Amino acid sequence: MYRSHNCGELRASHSNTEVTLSGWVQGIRDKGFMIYLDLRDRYGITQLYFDEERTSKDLMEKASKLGREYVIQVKGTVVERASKNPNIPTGDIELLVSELTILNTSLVPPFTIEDKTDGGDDVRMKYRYIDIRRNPVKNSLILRHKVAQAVRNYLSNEDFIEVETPYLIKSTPEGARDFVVPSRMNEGQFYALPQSPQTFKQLLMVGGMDKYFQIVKCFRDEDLRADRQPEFTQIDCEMAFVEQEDILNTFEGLTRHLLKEINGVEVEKFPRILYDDAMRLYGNDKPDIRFGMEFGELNDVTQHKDFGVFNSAELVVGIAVPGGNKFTRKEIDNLIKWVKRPQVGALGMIYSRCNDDGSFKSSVDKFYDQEDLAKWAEITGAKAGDLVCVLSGDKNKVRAQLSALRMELATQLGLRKPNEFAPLWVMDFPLLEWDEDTERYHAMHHPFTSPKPGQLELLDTNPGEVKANAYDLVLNGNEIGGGSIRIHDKATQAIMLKHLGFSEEEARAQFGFLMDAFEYGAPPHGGIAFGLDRLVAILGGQETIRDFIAFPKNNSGRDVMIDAPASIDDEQLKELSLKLNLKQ
RNA sequence: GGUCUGGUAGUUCAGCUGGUUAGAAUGUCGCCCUGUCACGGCGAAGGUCGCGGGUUCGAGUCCCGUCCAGACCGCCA
Repeated sequence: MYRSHNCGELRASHSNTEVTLSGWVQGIRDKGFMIYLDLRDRYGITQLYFDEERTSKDLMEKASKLGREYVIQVKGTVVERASKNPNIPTGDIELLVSELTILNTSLVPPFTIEDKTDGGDDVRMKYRYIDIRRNPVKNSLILRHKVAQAVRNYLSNEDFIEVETPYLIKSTPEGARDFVVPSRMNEGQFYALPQSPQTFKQLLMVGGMDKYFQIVKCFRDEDLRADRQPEFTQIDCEMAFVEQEDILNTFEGLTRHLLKEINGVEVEKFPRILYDDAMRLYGNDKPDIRFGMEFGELNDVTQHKDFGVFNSAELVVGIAVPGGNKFTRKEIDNLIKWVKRPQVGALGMIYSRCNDDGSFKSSVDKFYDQEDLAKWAEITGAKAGDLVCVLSGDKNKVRAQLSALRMELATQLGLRKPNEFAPLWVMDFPLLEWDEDTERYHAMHHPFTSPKPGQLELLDTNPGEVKANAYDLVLNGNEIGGGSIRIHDKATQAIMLKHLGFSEEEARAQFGFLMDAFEYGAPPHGGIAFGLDRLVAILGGQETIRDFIAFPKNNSGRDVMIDAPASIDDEQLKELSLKLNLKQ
């Protein structure tokens, strides 16, 4: 028996009992006559105590030679401390050690195992197994477990069945790049790893599985971000015999349950906003609504004067920055510099200060009088003490730019509070999106999304205007879930694929199995998928998902711990009938 | 594919307009310390300044290239 108790559970009530503990040496305070040692495991820290009066000379010697992160087992007596530590749960007691076994030694770790470690991301990733011993990472993984557990409980109680779907599937042309796996037994052919179990869950609906969910790995070979990994986990869900409203209600229920269970937060009915309105008011299809700062469109009150920049713009749009009038000239210049960065791409920024006495001072006073500026303030909702920031240009671009500025300002002003939760449904996404590169439309959500009733005809005349039965769940400015009502009849699916540029043969080759299934009694169905990594991170008050994944990849998709990806040897290539054709 | 920021001791960082022997904190090691818990005190060791080239009497510092890391844009149905 390695332990009778863990390192987080002993209390004063255990005094004078003999116990055995095992764990890692967190730190040693060697005072010469006595030695204090913090023993750590997943559950906490217990102080071990050795002193010259009661501890044998050999044992003192042995204890003083221990190093950080040694794995040890100790036997001893629980005693109440002479000086207690109110900061830790086990602070009332310590263990007077009588036996010490070194289970394993350790090199000096490259960074400290503390909540605020001195280690940078690089080292921490390389020694992830050490990093996991730290509270923030450990607790993030525990939080993830709790969320997954709560999801399984909630959905199981709602009669959902968790079904596994295959990882070795077929590559499809739509969507993200696939990770591809060569098949040894089928020379020259490849599996692809699923970007999501989309078609399989639809086939489960045809199979009568009615309510399905799965917590499942998905794979996309695209460039990474702080909130994007090449392999990530979805809570994938699908229901048959449902309309959009049924799905929204079911998964609003799930999300509300999680917020309550995990964060103790009660949320009102989730607001809903149309995609077009989200773009107009926030310039963004995943608006953070924890703070106001809604867009005010200013064309009508800016294009009547001689200011050419505004007059030639498709859209002039501004936001009110709360308390922004306190910004110095230099701070505003920095904002202007910020929006001109290539990543944002604005050509400039016009501003108007809203003074406390009700007057305005703008960077374009030459062109606009107080009356004009008062209208800007009114339309953007600016009050005395605020700052109105105005961008202009091409509608889509300027919205994206102002949205970036809005988020940056909110971050700077501390308006994005991690313990505040503002969920939001964004509805009625466009069905199709124009792709500049390939010069054709592609599905904004995916090719199986159904158009709004009665809009099928619009596909021929004005495809960009067709709206879909598609919805996203947004939490604090992050898309945490998205789904749609699917097409469930062969004819409509064929029309969709035709508009996406598939010939009949291509459609047959790629999606024949689905079209076939639709001919054998496919029920109306729809669903949603949540990004578990992102969801957990946000519930944990973070926007970087890496700490919520036990073994994440870095920015370039590398696992720096195991050093993957890596070359394989010629023998393996030969077996797979593969030949490399490397650049340069 | 692009933009920006960074790479100096085990670790986190400082190092100005180029100028003696590249510093601090922390960690490590040694000695001391009878109630510590971020223990304390004294001392010591620890550096190809990412790599390659260039400018210069002289480069951690300036220039060019390159590699690596992070954030973002493109991309991510």
